[in-house]
Amino acid sequence: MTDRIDLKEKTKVSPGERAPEKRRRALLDSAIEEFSTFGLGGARVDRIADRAHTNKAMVYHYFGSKDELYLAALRAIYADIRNAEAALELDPDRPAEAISRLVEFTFRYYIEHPGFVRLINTENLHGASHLKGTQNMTELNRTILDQLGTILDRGVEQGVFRPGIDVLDLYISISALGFTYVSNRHTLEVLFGRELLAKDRVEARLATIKEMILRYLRAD
Amino acid sequence: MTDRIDLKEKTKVSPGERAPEKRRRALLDSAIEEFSTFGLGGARVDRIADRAHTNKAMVYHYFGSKDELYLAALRAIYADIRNAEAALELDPDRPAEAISRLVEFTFRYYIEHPGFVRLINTENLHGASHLKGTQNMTELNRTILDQLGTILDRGVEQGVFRPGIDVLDLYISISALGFTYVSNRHTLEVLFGRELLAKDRVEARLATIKEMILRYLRAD
Amino acid sequence: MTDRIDLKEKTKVSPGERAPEKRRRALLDSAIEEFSTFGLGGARVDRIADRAHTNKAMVYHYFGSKDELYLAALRAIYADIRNAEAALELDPDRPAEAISRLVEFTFRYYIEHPGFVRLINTENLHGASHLKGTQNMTELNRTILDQLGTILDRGVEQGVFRPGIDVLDLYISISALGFTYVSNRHTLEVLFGRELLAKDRVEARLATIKEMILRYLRAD
Amino acid sequence: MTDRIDLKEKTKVSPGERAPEKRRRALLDSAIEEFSTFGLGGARVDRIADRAHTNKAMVYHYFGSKDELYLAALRAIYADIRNAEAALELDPDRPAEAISRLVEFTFRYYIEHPGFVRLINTENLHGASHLKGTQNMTELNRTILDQLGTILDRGVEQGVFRPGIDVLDLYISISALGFTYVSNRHTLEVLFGRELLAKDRVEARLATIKEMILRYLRAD
DNA sequence: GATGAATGAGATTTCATTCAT
DNA sequence: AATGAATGAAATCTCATTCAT
Repeated sequence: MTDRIDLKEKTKVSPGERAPEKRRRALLDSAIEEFSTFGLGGARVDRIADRAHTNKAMVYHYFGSKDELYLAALRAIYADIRNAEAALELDPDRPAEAISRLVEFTFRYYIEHPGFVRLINTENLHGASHLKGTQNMTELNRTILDQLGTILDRGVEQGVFRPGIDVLDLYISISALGFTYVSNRHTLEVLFGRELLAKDRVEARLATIKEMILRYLRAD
Repeated sequence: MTDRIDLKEKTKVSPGERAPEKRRRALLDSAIEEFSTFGLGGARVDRIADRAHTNKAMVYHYFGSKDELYLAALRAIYADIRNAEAALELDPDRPAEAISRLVEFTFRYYIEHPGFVRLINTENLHGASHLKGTQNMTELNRTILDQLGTILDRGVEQGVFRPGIDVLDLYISISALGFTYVSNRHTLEVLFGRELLAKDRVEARLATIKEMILRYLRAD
Repeated sequence: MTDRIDLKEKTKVSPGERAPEKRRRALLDSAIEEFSTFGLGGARVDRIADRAHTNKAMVYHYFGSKDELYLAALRAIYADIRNAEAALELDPDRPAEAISRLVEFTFRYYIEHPGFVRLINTENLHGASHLKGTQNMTELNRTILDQLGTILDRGVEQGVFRPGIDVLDLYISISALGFTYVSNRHTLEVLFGRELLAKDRVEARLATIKEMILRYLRAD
Repeated sequence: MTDRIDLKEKTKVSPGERAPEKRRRALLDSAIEEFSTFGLGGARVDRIADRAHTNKAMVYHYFGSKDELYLAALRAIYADIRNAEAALELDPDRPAEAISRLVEFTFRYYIEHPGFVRLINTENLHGASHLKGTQNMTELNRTILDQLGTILDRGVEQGVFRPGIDVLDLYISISALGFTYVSNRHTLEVLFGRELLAKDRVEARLATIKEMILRYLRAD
């Protein structure tokens, strides 16, 4: 009945099994995959249920509606990356290394979480209208900018970075150089005939990004 | 019946008017707008027809199916940007200036053609599956890489650029720094509370991109 | 909405009632009626659903598509006649009587099951393309030929039938003499101005068929 | 756009060519083929036009509507068989031979005009409702019954046929034994796994029909 | 909590018919 | 007479959601 296009799944739970929290997370993972692949309008509640080895009614039981499930998925990916960032302990006293580590973390996160990348694209297609209604977003994201600002300041103090760099603008650049590489990789591969996620290609790209960001910051 | 969400339109053609070529283009423009806003699955054939001041049956008359219309829209945006690039006459004998102009063209094109940006995102959500079946894509896109390669070589000869830069990698960087800025601007605005497309912000971002690319290329 | 042309129905099931098996059969009966009246292309899924006191979506829920429903209807009428034939216990030791009973059963079955007759005509319009894909058809229909063959052999042994009769050819004759009478009765009635299904006419026709078949078989 | 399922055609006329009568006949032949294959509801005006190498508007130009075209096709096949029958000159003074020739003519006509057979089936699916509105049908068909009646009478007079045979009933039998063979051949072939229209099979069938009819008539 | 049946609204697509050229 | 564009109505099919068990 429903085409089973993709069967990736993370949280494993058998049909019939009673495991509310696991089932909820399985549905959420399935939803991230589905929404990030087909967009909000193209996503099918049936496929989300199938991929989580359950049925549609469960989606409504746990999440109320397709839209609420979408919002839950969106919140989940931001929560996930925040948790990952929290584990990063960047040392502002070694600014170049800190930048380098942040760049690497960011790039690898995108590579390893294609659902994150695609769901953000999906939300942007909709003008971020769902995210706009969500509380706490600005505050939660200050942290990373604050960290980055501290690193920049210390770098300027140490004479290794030039002054006058806009923190948000820098963060966008760090993100952009990896994000587009992952996000647009399929069209880029067709247009230019090169596979982009081969292991050595990824490492080369990472080197490029690091060099580009650090050269941009470096005091001459 | 159909919610008329957006009524932007380019090619004007009245209902009932016999103007096959104009009507075809009007449908195409409308389709680009629709698919780039709602994605493939979320797009509504009814809205596409309405926006082109005609009816659904014409979509099928000209394009056969929703999917084929989507593919036609995709081809159209690539044809459009290729035409625009062809008008750029970059002088390889002034390599830094040529790079600067290419960077500027690219960034401004994304800003002025949000449908282009969103449609590419949409296609990437689908793993570029539609584009994969399309002929000529690799050849058509060689041009820009060839141009860029010539510029790089000349820059190295003149001693202004360092050697060893990968052309495609550089092109991806040039694209990425502007693409993500436009593509992700809605979520970025929510997350960081800054409007990104205000006029002065755009100019500042352009300056950043130019500087970042040129510092990356510059021979030390 | 839908014109309710005909409301004959066999299996009764109310809207909303949870009765999967009954509903499935109600849809099947309705489909037999509809397809046999309008042909495959002329049949309307809406009318099929209405006649079964449910809605279109159920057709797709149970059968997947209009075509698959058509095939299910086709299988059903063959299953039905096979079941009816199984109840006939023809005694090969009284060959003339056995033939007579088979002729009578066959003719009356056509008269009482006009949907069977029309659906077979419909399928023949399409070159039996749907039936061709169906398994088991040849085996399932061997039974009747085997029975008939045994009767013929016994008749020859007893000296009442002449030898050399082709079993399938005979079966086709038995079928044809009644089938066309029922199947073509409407045009025949217009062309020749006689009502064919009046009670006494049916009995007279049955007598003709019996006589024709038995005279054909009789040893001189 | 329209699937070109079958391209059989009889009257050849190129697109653009101005040949009203030929074009009319080409459309009629195409219509017979189409209606007899798909039924009235399943027939497509587009396909009818395609098969006649012209476009839909011509159908409306010549025939006014799909329904009128159907009726024209129906009239045409009856006119065609009437013309063919007129050429048969049956000699009532040699009654057995006359019957034999009528049987043979009838059977071969069905074999050679499958569109005739199928269109009659189609019209019967609709309860002959179109034919009912048509004038002259009863009179036109008296001829064949009159001829047959004369032959029977002469046969009885000569002592070769038994008396008391109903003329219409006999005609129906003659028709039925061939009609069903042709009409139902596709399902019969699937059900019983024998090809029915192979040349020798046709001759064998013809022999059966002749024998069955003549034995039925023969005075003992 | 869990399941599959049931539903109505609305989606894509088809098609007979008309119209402008 | 001939053509292809244009149209509206209606067809098939899908899908988010609810309900009975």
